[in-house]
Parts: sequence; C-alpha cells; structure tokens
Amino acid sequence: MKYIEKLRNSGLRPTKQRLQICDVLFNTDKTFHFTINELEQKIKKQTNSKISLATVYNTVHAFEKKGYLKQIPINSSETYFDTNVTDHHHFYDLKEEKLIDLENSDVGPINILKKINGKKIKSVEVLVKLEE
Amino acid sequence: MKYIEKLRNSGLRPTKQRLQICDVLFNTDKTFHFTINELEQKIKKQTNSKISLATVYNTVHAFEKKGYLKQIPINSSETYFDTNVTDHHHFYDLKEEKLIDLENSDVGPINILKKINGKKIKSVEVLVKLEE
DNA sequence: CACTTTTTTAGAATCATTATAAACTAGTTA
DNA sequence: TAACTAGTTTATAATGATTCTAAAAAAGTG
Repeated sequence: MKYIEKLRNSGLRPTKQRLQICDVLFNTDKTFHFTINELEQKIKKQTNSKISLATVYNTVHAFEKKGYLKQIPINSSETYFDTNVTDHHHFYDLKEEKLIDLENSDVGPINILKKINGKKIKSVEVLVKLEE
Repeated sequence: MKYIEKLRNSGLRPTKQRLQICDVLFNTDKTFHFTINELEQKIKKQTNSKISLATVYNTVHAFEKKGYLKQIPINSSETYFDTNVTDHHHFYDLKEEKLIDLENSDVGPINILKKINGKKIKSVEVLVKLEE
C-alpha cells in the first residue's frame, strides 16, 4: 500500500487503522474539509469497519502535527480540518455552516507590515464570512 | 450611568448586571481580548460582586449580537472575544497563546477576487500565527 | 399596586475532546 | 519462532466549556 512508506518516514507505524484513515483522507483527487465525527462516519461507510473514536482523534492529531492535515481557524462547536495543506484561505457560509476553499490567487498578496520582536510568521489565514 | 441609554436603544433592559459588565468591558481607553472565564474574574475583581456565569454568557452573546463585541475566529478550547469591533485582524502567538491586534493599516488592502453566487461578504478576518 | 415580560441564577445536562490503563501489534533481536 | 520493547488501539471514564432549565427576582407599564 502506498501510504506505508509515508507513515514510516514520519516515524508513525503503519497500522491497519492508520492506513485505512490515509485511504479515506488522501486517496482522492479532491481535497476536503471535515470534522472528527464526519470522518468517523466516512470511515465506517468506506471501509465497513469501525475504528475507535479515540484512534480517529489520535490519528488526525498525529497527521496534523506531521503537516498532512491543517486545522481551520473558525469558531464552531466542532473543529474543522482540511486535507488541503497548501497555503490557502476559506469562505465560511454562515447560513449553511459550510466552508469553501479560497485559493491564494483569489485573494492576492497579503503583506503584513507590523513585526513582532523575536517572532516569525508561521501562517497567514484569511476567513471570509458570507451572508445572504 | 452612561450605558443605560445604549442598552435601552438596543432593546436590552439596563439591569445592574449588564451595567456592571458594560463598565468592565467598555469603560476603558484600550480595547482588549478575553474569554468568558477571564471576564468573570475581571468582574469579580473590579466590582466586588459576583455575577452568575450563565449571566456572563448571556450578556456576552447579547452584546455580540448587537455588535458591541466580536468573536475572534481561532481554534482554542475557549472562545475569545474582542471589545475592538472595528475592522481589524490578529496575530496569534502560538507559544504564549496570546492574541495581538493587527490594524487594517498594518495588513494593507485585501481584495477577494472570487465571488459566490447570491452571497455577500460579511467580514474578512486575517489570523497570523506566530512562532519563535 | 397589579400585572406581564424579561432577566438572573444555581445547578443540571450536553457534547466535543482528552485521559486512562489494559489489551494488542509492530518491529527487533536472538 | 520466541521473547522483548516500544508504540498503538480501545472502551470507557473524566474533563471542561457551553447551554439548558425552571424558579425567583427585577424591570417596565398602566
């Protein structure tokens, strides 16, 4: 399976559960947004096997730490993740409560003029809220 | 007291609790960021009286709805609010877990080129994460 | 004052997330 | 293969922010 090496190279053992989760998350053309609960449902449907909720949490956090997933900064009762880890931004449709990708090229250059002593910029994320 | 009219005009009865919370939130030169728990502590210290946690939640949400407070989109276990309701952005210091204001003029114009059918842009918020 | 509506309150309930600790698995070495 | 170690999974319990509830208190009105 093609994710075995990827996991090993990250210092993560390629367990059955992790490989299944890789398959659901990354074995697709399109990137997507998800919450932990949505992911759990998707796993159940696609693999016909149940992975413990704790494992889903552990794995998603491990993948995030390794840079294979990104958390989306948004205030919601559940945390949203993104399989698109390139630099990009988001629309948030307040009515539908849905996220839509916003490519860097759709926003134009953002130039942060203020500097904070001794700190480096790690990321710049734009959230555009949409209403009717 | 100077907040009585403000509250009445918003359709909120000027109760003792709301006036005290107004005093803590708005009777100051500087705007600031807070979580509900931080606000509760601040109220206790500044007013020497205890307001029920439920009331603090209710009031903060009521004020947010009226536009007197803004929620800051950030993934944290607690929700952050801002008494600065002008258009502006934030640094988030990942190590210190602290928010720092970033004025519009420090970011430059942001031009969202992509349009979503039938939706209007309500707000554009930039979160700049800082590391060492 | 009498009445209605809104607000406050303590405590319970909810729900996402994290912790626990026992069972299991992968990788390694003999 | 067996034995060993470190890492992983799991069900379940614990945590903690937030919301709900329903009764008491306060505000507004005539």
